[in-house]
Amino acid sequence: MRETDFVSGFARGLKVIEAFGEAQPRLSIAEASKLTGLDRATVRRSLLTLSELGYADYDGKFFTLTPKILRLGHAYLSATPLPAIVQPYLDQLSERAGQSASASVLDGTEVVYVARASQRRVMSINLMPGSRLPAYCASMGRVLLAALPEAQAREMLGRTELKANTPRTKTDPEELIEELRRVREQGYAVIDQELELGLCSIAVPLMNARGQVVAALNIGAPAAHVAAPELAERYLPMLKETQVALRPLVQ
Amino acid sequence: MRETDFVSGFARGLKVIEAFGEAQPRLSIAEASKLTGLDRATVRRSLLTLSELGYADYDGKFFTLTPKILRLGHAYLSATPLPAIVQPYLDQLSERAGQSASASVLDGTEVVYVARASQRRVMSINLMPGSRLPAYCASMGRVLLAALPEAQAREMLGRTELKANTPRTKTDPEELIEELRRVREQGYAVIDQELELGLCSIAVPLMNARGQVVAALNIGAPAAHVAAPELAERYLPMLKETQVALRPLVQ
DNA sequence: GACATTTGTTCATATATCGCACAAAGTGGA
DNA sequence: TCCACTTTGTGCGATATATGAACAAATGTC
Repeated sequence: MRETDFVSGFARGLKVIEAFGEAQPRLSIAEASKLTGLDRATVRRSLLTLSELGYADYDGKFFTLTPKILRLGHAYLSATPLPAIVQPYLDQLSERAGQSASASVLDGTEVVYVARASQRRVMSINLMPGSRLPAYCASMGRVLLAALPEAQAREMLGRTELKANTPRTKTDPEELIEELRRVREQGYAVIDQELELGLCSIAVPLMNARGQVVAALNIGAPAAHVAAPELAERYLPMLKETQVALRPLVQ
Repeated sequence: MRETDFVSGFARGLKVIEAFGEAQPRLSIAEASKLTGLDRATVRRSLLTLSELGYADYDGKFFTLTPKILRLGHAYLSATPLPAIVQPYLDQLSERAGQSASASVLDGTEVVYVARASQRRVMSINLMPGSRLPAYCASMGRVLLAALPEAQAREMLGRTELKANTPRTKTDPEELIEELRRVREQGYAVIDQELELGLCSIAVPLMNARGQVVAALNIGAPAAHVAAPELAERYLPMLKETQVALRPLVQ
């Protein structure tokens, strides 16, 4: 791509949108400038543009995003066939298992939920399409990382802050690489309370007809209800069935 | 705002993202140009920028959005306190009612779901945060339109394509305005299979301490399970309770 | 296979944006 | 109240981008 085929004003604006987040629901011009590393004048123009277009509100001091911004993500969710294709299968899985079932894809070092059928909320965090979890300690993340060439998986882990969310979280890169090998071999990943105490899950890769891994499917359950070692026994057969059924339907 | 405080390259890029959608999951440069009304050269630059930043994939002919684009909507969902505040109340509502409960806000002529606790899927469409429905034929839409000054509500209806999704859909603007008056007076809205046959719902406005309507709450149920006239009797008390409990917590 | 049409790319140039420097307006503490 | 500090607004030259036309490539049609 040539230098002149890049619209830096657009790129800067997207960076400004991403500056908003849990810790930053309202941003002043100076704050947004600090977070993005962009010039104040530039950030100001981007924010005023967002405000003018109705993507943000401005009270003269702080900017906040409006729900109109959801149109951007909605463009993806409704444009991508994957969520619509897997949804009925997730509903069925969730129904049969009596637990939540989800599908996700990898975006950098994070897992992004693209579809979900929830039975009841068992996690303190509320997952929905667009939600993100660190890949290294999520069952779908393990499956998706295992599908990458090892060098690339290693590079992803290198870019991740491997923090121990619970006493059971695996944070040693070598141990994780070893775990990814095991996941690749056995074709599924089990997480035992590595993300949150009391929560276990099992995931399988979702492959297309050419054998490429395009997403991951999982079932999550409260540890009190199903102990981690039982997960495979109870849910792996139905996950495998779904995996096979979806194989000719994706991509 | 001055002319030069508007970054048109950014605005054009956002328009390009929104061009993607259910009917347009993959766009060529020419198609995107037609949909947006922008020059082919401009659209090409925007798309190449998205691709360069990882928000889109390019196979040399078609562009598709990547899940990275969900970061933009996620910036809103995690930045806005409303979804996090109402979620536990929706969970509780859903549990008590044995039905799905949702919260939404108005964006133009559409209702945008910002949080949801689903019991089981009763609609053919799958609703999730970011999902949109036309306001005129949804219970939360009625409640939110009723909260606007009548002139503004009339203007919204004027901008909406009032189509009859089912034989029961109200499509006459005057009849709708009349219905909005009734909703305003009684403090809730009931929809009887106007959006989809077999689906009923009841909604109440969610107000902040100053009495401003900031969102709507609803409970949806299969018509086979709960007839529309019973909705108010069965669910209005718990919706009102939730409305009162949330009032001091929002905004 | 030749023609017409659509699509993608390049280019020159008119136009708009960027980032800097400075001015103005708030903020908070002594 | 004043001063120091932070934040926001603005004018301007340098730089980057949009435009529309021209060309090239691909596609569809007869």
